[in-house]
Amino acid sequence: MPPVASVAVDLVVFTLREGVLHVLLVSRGIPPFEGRPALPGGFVLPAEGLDAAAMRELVEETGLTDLDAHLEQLRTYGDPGRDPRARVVSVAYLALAPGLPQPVAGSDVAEARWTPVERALRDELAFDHGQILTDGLERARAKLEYTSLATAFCPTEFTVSDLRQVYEAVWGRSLDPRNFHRKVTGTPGLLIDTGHTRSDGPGRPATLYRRGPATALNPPLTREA
Amino acid sequence: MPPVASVAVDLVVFTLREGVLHVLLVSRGIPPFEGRPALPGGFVLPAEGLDAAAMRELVEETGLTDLDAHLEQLRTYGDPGRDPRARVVSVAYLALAPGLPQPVAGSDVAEARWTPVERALRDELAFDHGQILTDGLERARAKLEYTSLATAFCPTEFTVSDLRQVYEAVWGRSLDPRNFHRKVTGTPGLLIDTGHTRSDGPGRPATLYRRGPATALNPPLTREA
DNA sequence: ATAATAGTGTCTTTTAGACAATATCAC
DNA sequence: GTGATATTGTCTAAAAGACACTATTAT
Repeated sequence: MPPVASVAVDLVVFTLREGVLHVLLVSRGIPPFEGRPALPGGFVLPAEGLDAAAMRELVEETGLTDLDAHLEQLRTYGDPGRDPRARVVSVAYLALAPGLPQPVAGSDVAEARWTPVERALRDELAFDHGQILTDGLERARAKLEYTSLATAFCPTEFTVSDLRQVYEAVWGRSLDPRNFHRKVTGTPGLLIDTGHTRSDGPGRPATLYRRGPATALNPPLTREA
Repeated sequence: MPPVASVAVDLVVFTLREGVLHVLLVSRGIPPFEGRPALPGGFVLPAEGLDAAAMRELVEETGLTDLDAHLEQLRTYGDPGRDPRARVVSVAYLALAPGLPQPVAGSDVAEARWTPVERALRDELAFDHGQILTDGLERARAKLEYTSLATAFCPTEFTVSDLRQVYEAVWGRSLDPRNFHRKVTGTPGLLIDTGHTRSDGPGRPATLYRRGPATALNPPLTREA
């Protein structure tokens, strides 16, 4: 008989709030790690696929649907002893969502809250969730370089400036607005001009774009230079 | 009580044999999918970590140790019904190894064999192993672009030409030997000159290199252009 | 000598990055 | 107008890709 384990999904959900990268954390109500912040997650149901379980947890915790958010598998964590109660193998997912007005609107998990990533990294998270968060952040940072993933942080219509602020928040550095504009508008299929503009305070109104079909950035944007 | 599942590891082991990319396959001796080719793998033991289980399977199937081969987690597959017998969640690993003279030297799994990837992709593999192989191949192809991963296919000492043939086999296209040489020898920390040379047939002897500490290729090599 | 492979140098094109200049708004 | 943001254009440096040329071997 093959050995068995419980299988869980844990979610690293990132969003931007006022230009700062936030991650969704819950507070554990029961031991172990009672009262400590943790990533949202839960067990996979017997007849449920992994992606479906992650999507279900995302909806339960944030109210977002798969139409709004990007969701991808991150990595699986299964060290014996990562959960002191039993052998639990956790499949971690990375989710990116546009800024949400309420922390968690009308959910039964009332203690879910958006936390600045900077602070979450310093906190002692439950289980190995600190490692999972670190891995998720690195994945997000890396994929901004060569994919259109940054648009997942934006609502349906957004400006080039919005998109640039995503990069600046996730990478923690500033980018030249002029070169960035030239780069993203020059990538075929990345942005679709809606014809509308948006005016925020002073300054020339910005063109509003929608996500285009392109998923790859080639050549990539680079973070270190 | 949380639901339970069996947890397995499956391995996508790539190597180069006479300039052709091969993957390690075994033949299933029992139903389901009896007689069909499958990726090597097995169940994770109760007190064993996922990486440790993958390493153990790699040693059992190939005789390679972690000193010889590169091993990294690929992705986890857990659709209900992927194994008709029971709920099995499989954590797939990608392994890259230098060319091995014997298919599997002195293993108890005598039916393991190297198969050209081109053919393995056409064969009907057991379970969802066709998808796992496709994902592993794409991961390997992608990581050659921006990491030093190609050196994992090479023995301790190798020439620039050896390294270029890795790229050509994995990407399925030819690269300009002169530009490739300039690129890899110009990347600091990628290659360490051993001082020796190697002469294969006619032509100027090639300098032998060892892997250097650099793991990133920046800027990357590109496959499509 | 000839063929073959290794390695260097040169040229053109593309792109990044710095930054000047222009456009269009709020005030 | 003044200040702010958006967008376009210009210049320079770095790198890719094409490819001539030199170096060193087997035969």
